[in-house]
Amino acid sequence: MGTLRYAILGLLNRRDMSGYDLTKEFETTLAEFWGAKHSQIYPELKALADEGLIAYQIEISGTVLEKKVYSITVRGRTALRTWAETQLKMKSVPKDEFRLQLYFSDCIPPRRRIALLEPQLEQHRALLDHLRENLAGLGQTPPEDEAAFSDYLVLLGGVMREESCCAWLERCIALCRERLEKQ
Amino acid sequence: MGTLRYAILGLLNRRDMSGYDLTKEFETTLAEFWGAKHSQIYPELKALADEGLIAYQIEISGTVLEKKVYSITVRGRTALRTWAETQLKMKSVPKDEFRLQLYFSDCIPPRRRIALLEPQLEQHRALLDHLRENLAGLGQTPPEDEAAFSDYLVLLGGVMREESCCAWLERCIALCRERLEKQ
DNA sequence: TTTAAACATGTCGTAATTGACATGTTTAAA
DNA sequence: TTTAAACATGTCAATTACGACATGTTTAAA
Repeated sequence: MGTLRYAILGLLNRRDMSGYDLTKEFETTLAEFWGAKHSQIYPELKALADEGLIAYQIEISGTVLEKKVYSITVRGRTALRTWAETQLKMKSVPKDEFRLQLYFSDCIPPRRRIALLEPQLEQHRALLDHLRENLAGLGQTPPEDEAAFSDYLVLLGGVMREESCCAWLERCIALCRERLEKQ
Repeated sequence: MGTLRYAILGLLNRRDMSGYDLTKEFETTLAEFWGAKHSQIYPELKALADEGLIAYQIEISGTVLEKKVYSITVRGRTALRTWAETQLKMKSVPKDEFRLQLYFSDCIPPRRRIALLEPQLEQHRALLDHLRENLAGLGQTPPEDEAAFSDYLVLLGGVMREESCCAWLERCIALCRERLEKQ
């Protein structure tokens, strides 16, 4: 689908940024639902610039270090809006290696299943805490501002997803323990 | 990571299957958390056989149609168990194009945001119904059998995830409507 | 002043995955 | 008997993505 380009266009639609800045955004703000390494971002920026969807100016940091500051063009904005209004099919495969592992965990001793579940729960709890902090940072009511409101909705989704995931893992652990005690 | 091979080994550990059967499994049972097309499965089967982790026998359907029925070998079982006991890092990026779209939905009119949310909710509700049926099919209490118990845990996770997702989408729609009315 | 972390931009080989191409058989219904 | 759906196995080109390689500057702390 070429989703990466729209992620970049979306970010540049909010503010001008360098490839380095974009990389940071993918590592922090977007990390929750999209990811890209700089090795993927730089070539995509080049392609986008070649197609005229973005443009850049060179800025000098210090005395010599060149920094390319990208901005979205009018054509870029049109492309972004077109994508943003497209009905997306729910991706049927949100690949989840842990669920796959749990699915086949019948081939390991029951105790080890618990040993797999517990660190997963810890990881998801840590993520949940982090997302809750971010959400709290946005205020207690949905923001008025359009961009902040979008952020709020997505963050809310992250919190709810992780709450549900933690609840599931806790339930799994409880069920596994009951089962162990019964036998 | 080469996860596909373990998905195949896991399936063959339950029963002998042809490439075609495996493809069907990926489309049905595993569809919830993993996916693979036949164009990926057939080459992987060849590699797995070359490495001695699986073996196959040729069966004839009808008069001429050759069918390769694969079975897991002792070495395959060892490889599967090793993977099945490995602590997995939570994949930090469960890529979700819809959340990305919603995140950047500040560039479209508020009404269209609702128009994006509603079909998503429909799709997730349909999936939830489907998963609930599957879960009901497994009985009302966690199964005794090891394999069925694993299936149960994963299915439970699918139902909880989709419940949470639907609740989120409903909340988003409600918040968007409130916002529209206020302005 | 040195030195480590952050800033900054790129390329390259490889692996994973998809969709299209390619071909043919068997089964069950019309 | 025809015909459509399901059975059955493969290849190939293109895309997406990652980790490693490669290089150098700037900033702030020790």
